Amino acid sequence: MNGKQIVAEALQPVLPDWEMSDIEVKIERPKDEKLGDYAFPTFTLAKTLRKAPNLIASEMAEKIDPSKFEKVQAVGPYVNFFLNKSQVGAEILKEILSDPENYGARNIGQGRNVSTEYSSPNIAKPMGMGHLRSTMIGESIARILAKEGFKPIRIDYLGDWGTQFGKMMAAYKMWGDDAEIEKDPINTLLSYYVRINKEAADHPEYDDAGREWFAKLERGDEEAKRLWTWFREVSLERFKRVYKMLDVDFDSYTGEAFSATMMDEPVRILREKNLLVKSQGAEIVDLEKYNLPPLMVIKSNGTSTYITRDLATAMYRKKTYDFYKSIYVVGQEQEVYFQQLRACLKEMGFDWADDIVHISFGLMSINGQKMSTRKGNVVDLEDVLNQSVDLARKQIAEKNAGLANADEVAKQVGIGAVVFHDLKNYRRNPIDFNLEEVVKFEGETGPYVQYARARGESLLRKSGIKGFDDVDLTKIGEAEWDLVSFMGRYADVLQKALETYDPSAVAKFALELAKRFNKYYAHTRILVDDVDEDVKKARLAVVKAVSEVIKSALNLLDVKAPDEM
RNA sequence: GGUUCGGUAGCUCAGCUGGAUAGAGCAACGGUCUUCUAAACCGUGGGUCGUGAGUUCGAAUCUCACCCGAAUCACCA
Repeated sequence: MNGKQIVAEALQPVLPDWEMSDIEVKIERPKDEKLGDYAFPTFTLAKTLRKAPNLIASEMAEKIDPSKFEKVQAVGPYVNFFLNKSQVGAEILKEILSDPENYGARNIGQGRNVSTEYSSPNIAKPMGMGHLRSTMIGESIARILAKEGFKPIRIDYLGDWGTQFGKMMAAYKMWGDDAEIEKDPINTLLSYYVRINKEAADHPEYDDAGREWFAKLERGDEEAKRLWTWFREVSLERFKRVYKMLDVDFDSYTGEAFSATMMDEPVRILREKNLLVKSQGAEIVDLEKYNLPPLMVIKSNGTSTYITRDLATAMYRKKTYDFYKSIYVVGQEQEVYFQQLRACLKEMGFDWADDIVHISFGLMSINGQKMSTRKGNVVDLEDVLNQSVDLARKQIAEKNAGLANADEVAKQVGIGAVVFHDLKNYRRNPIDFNLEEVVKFEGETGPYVQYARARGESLLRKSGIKGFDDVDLTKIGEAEWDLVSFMGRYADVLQKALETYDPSAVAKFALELAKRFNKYYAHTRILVDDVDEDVKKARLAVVKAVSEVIKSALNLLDVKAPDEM
């Protein structure tokens, strides 16, 4: 039973006409924790009882059975409840320490599959900082899903098909230099791509050449296929290097090209249901009744579009995974498109279209400018990660020179800083890239959270404590209660993060817990002689619990938790 | 122009299922390492919560209008 339920139960006899759930909804947390753990405002009763809220509150406070609480007190129009700290605190601590891995988990998913598509870079292009958003938001959501009992299927839907590769091939045929490509494949190919896009303004025939090369690829032309395979291989190898740094791994790397082999089925259904309409030489699905723009399925030159492939992909995933939800972590610029996709699937007769969830996020810009591969102003993700790791390494040399596995910890801290920065704010907020902000290790950052925990772990090591089974967990005081009661909110935080697909809720919780712990650490001594032995053990149990909960929260964000740093 | 999402301290943001004096980090200024890791802690200053109406006992939070910004509105994905 959580704190709110205890309070609601105590209020029930005083509010006989109220349902338990209605009481719970009204119970709130005082702004200032000194006012109590929970509060019940009496304004709503004023009208029916025809009495002043202050009076109602004081009368209620007297009638409530105080045995389950430390104190029940009326302050102005509120009835404030102080939970029995030692008893409730001991329960929370016991729950954490007995099974730290699963603390806060509610098994909401019951093993159901959730198809989770994220990251999805385009081959032959570098992974820029912009890709970090989809990658980390997706990975974190997958971890939150798994924590809550779902089975996420991680899919990296590679952008390995489409006119853009026709363009790349056309550029390669004009300016390609194999030796140069061997040296630095992605950047070289990218330079061709940037060039053809720039020059296409004066040479409209370049665009035609690109479309023609893609048409060749779709027809199975040998040379086109050979180039495509080559571009794809060198790209994926490079992507996996970055994924390894981020500790991200996928169940599937099949991309658009794979989906392109399954396009007949959706097209057949569209034709059968008479959904395709000729328009300006192309074939579209009219979505007027959904108040959406039409969806172009076949281009005027007869080639497919990404839409045809997405329809096939959605059907394939339903058939293969029988998903409960199918999630796409894709930027907000595709919001309308996902509405169209859902509407089109519905028109095709698939009721599971409603289970398709587009998790959109704000775009990353640089100096207020849109990041664009075509314009060539991308910040390389791997570069930023490496820079951050270097900075972390320097910090460690300065602050903790003797650290044994300094290199590994530098990676955990440096990359953790970048990842945490990406996840700490609500995903829909746009981000203007700022290197100094991203690699900051002070204040509301990943390293701040890691550091708080590392200090706790240091205490535990020095104490030499082995286990907590024989510790009297009721020996906690006011300062410990602040930490313990806060940790008691973890399950609610996770559930909210799950429901809103919002990793930032977890990041904010981790930050707040770290903040509270750092404060505690600065004000409460533990490993000193004048502390009672039982109290010392209880405090260490709190430290251990904090360490575990922080580790759990960081893990959901795909940020490592080093024991020393 | 239509749709969607935003506008809170100098900057970056939290708070938004209505509730007690609107919070944090950064930046500025000032303190705290002979004692468990100073990547930390403590303090000071800093606000017409975009504007105006409405609903309500009560609005940063809900509704409407307007202003400003971002994204998007068929042959890129």
